[in-house]
Amino acid sequence: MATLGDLERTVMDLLWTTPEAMTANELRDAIAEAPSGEVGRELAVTTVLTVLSRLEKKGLVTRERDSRPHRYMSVTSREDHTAELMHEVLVTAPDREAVLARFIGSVSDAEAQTLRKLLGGS
Amino acid sequence: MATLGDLERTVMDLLWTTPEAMTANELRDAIAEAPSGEVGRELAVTTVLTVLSRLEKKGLVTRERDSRPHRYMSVTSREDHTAELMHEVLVTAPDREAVLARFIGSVSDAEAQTLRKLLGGS
DNA sequence: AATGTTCTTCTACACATCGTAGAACATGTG
DNA sequence: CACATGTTCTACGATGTGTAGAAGAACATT
Repeated sequence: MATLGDLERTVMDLLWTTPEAMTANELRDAIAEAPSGEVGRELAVTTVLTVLSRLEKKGLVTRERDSRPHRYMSVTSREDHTAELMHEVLVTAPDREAVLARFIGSVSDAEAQTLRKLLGGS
Repeated sequence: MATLGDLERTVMDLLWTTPEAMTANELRDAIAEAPSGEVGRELAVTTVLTVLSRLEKKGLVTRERDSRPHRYMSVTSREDHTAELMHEVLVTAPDREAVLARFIGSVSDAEAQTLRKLLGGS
């Protein structure tokens, strides 16, 4: 199960919210001005590169290797990734119906409404 | 996020599938004859106790401290725990609606059916 | 081609978690 | 009290993560 550390998470968040692929330097700068992590963290570029390599090994990130400063991008959208994780969690339990029942109970009314709409037809 | 190791998982599985609270020795024996873990693992009782302590610290397990061989039991059902995990994952994404859309795309027809039933009314 | 600049990979270390268990301590029984 | 049985403390190796310097590769400029 691909569980992310804090910094890995931060990097993924940036890659997910930024439309274009980013270089390690751009990422370092973005982390420095991070509105998310309260404290502006001044990381070395190599740190960011190490994290990116690890994320690449986990299959969450790819890079354009030809363009000189390599440009990194996420392989899947945050939504796809999150949904996939949810599914991975779901299938760890033998009685999925029961799990879903509890799960439904935990979502907000708005979300329940969304689900109804999505499941609508058939 | 409470992510479990392999042995921790095995122990939780046993606690979840056994109706009564169990002692460390009972757990050790159950693990030895584990039909799940293919290989019969002969663990020391202290190993099991350590794992139980850690699970207790994580809030997944309690024990009756008065009865002499302490009896351990899970705090929540596997279904509750799994549903809670799913919810924790869900809320990591800003656009939950989009996540849910992907998610229901990934569940089986039977599960979708269940969800419809559960959401039915209102 | 030689040199400097920029980027990437290798190597490394500290810290946390987990599997594993012995040593030491506690408790109840004969 | 001595013994058996159970629990806590301490510990060590393996792996994952945050962190970054050192070394190597590639490009631009003279």
